[in-house]
Amino acid sequence: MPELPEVEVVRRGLVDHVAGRVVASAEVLHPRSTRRHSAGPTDFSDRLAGRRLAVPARRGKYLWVPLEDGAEALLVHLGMSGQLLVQPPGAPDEKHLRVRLRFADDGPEVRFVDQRTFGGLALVPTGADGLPEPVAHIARDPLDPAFDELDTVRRLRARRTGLKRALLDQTLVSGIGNIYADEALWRARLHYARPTEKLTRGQALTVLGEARQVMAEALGQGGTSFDALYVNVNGQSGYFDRSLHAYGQAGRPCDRCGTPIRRAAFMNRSSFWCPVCQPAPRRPAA
DNA sequence: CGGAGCTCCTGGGGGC
DNA sequence: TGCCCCCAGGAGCTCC
Repeated sequence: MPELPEVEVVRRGLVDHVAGRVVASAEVLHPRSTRRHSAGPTDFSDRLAGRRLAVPARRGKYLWVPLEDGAEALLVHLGMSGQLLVQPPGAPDEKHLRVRLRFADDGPEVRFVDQRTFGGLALVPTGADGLPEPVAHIARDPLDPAFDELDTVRRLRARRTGLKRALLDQTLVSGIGNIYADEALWRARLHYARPTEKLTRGQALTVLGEARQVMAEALGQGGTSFDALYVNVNGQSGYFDRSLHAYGQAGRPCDRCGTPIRRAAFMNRSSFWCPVCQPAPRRPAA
């Protein structure tokens, strides 16, 4: 599940393979993968052909490649299972290859591979701030130098909902998904259903700081694992697995107190927490 | 309008 | 061995 660290690994890996190159053709093999491109897959391909790409950027889990001429960007969201691969022309098609970009220099292709098709590509206008329009409502992420910690604390405490639900809301703070939410909550010793309006400023600051810290650590480890021709987006396990204290650890002893980690259904997914270190609130929020 | 629930999708894995 | 069902979850959408 690609969250901020995995998307940033992809962005960094992509820089040398896209910046300055001219797209020869964009082949859409599955229409669902361009469903966010409202004018349709043909329009997507037509308008991308011949355009020169610039340096990829990111906010939260959104990644985009600005086009060098005009205020547009190739927007990418990896969803659950999306990958961007750099492959030599002629390499066999991947089973779940959805979009292929060929380049005018006849060099390596960039391929969008996505088993579950929750992710996708679109060619979209960018605003005066350089943000693609569909990203305008996404909050800054904790690794953004301009991330406003105190303002996020204020807005978090103004919510009337459960803490984890708020952490997963990309309009409040972006980049955090199910895995890093559970890890940040474990580190902060806070239960996922803590009502946001009852958090102290210190608790809010702590959980946001832990989210930033755990994602920075994961990024540090992820950055070592891809090679030049393979931009790895295999978010669902891999290198950071060994460092997880809560996510996916149901039944295993808590690394702090030894109490078995518990799992509960939450928001159509799972939450993992230590029932001793992260006691449930008397009045849980949703 | 904020908050909560629904829905899209495919393959791996467990149970029988 | 095969079939059925559950599970993984990001985020736009709809409804209250």
